[in-house]
Amino acid sequence: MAHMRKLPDAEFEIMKAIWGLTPPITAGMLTDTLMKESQKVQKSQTIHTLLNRLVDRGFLETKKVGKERIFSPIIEEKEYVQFETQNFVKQYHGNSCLNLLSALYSGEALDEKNIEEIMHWIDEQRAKNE
Amino acid sequence: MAHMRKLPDAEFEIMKAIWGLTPPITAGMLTDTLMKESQKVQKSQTIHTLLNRLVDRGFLETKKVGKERIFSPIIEEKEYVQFETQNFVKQYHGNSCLNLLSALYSGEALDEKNIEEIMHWIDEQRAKNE
DNA sequence: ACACTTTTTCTACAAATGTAGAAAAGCGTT
DNA sequence: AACGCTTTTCTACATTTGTAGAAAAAGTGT
Repeated sequence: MAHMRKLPDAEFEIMKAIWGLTPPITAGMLTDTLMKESQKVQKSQTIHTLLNRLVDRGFLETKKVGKERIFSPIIEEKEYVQFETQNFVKQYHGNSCLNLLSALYSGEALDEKNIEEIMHWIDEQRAKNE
Repeated sequence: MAHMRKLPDAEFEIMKAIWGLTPPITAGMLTDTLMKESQKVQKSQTIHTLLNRLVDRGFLETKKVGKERIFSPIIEEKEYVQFETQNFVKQYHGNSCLNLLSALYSGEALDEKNIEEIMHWIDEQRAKNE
């Protein structure tokens, strides 16, 4: 992917739904999923428009099978979310992890469970660093 | 602030510059700062448009002093960045801090310095917790 | 072959965003 | 008062985004 660009929210919603489904994925499946998951009821034409834009943008591949279209992701969730996250932390926190964390939990303390999780993660990081 | 909305990137750039300057802040100062800091050379009219939009949006206050306008932030950096960060982590990481961290450093390990920072922060959190 | 249904494609349009030309207004000089 | 310079205001416009009507295309049952 030469130039990945931030997805507009509506397109990102579609991608999230796609990443959550198992192929082969049709527009119909997406319509159903989106109707349920996110209330924002959308007209099926809207979803098609978004899907087409995602194809143009290089996020999806599509091929026609009979009456229907099958979509599959070219960009994987992990890849995209990582891209956006790194972007975000650079833009909003000058790449400082500490900065990020304190904005996230400013004021309120984390509960023990969360702390455990993070500690565990840090141990793993440490391990890599041996 | 009833309904804070995400700022478009161009407006956020302006806000960042404003937050970094000491009042009283004029459009001229901003133009200079932006010319230097972020290369993206902008025409002064562009900056004015953005400033006006920020006033409309309730992020800035302005009053005229002689020929010039003085701007001052209504929303503070900390407040806004916190808002956006919490938003982001919800939208992209289902509110999971762990998820966030692993996207951020996926693959590469953190260096010791970073780990120290985080550990220290966690200790603080722990302290708050009882 | 025809009517009916589902799915897709084409077209449109308002709102938001990024950018800036042109015109006006406010001062300092002469 | 007239001129020039700086800063502001007004106006405009191309793109991008969100949303969807209307029309076309492709199956299905009869």
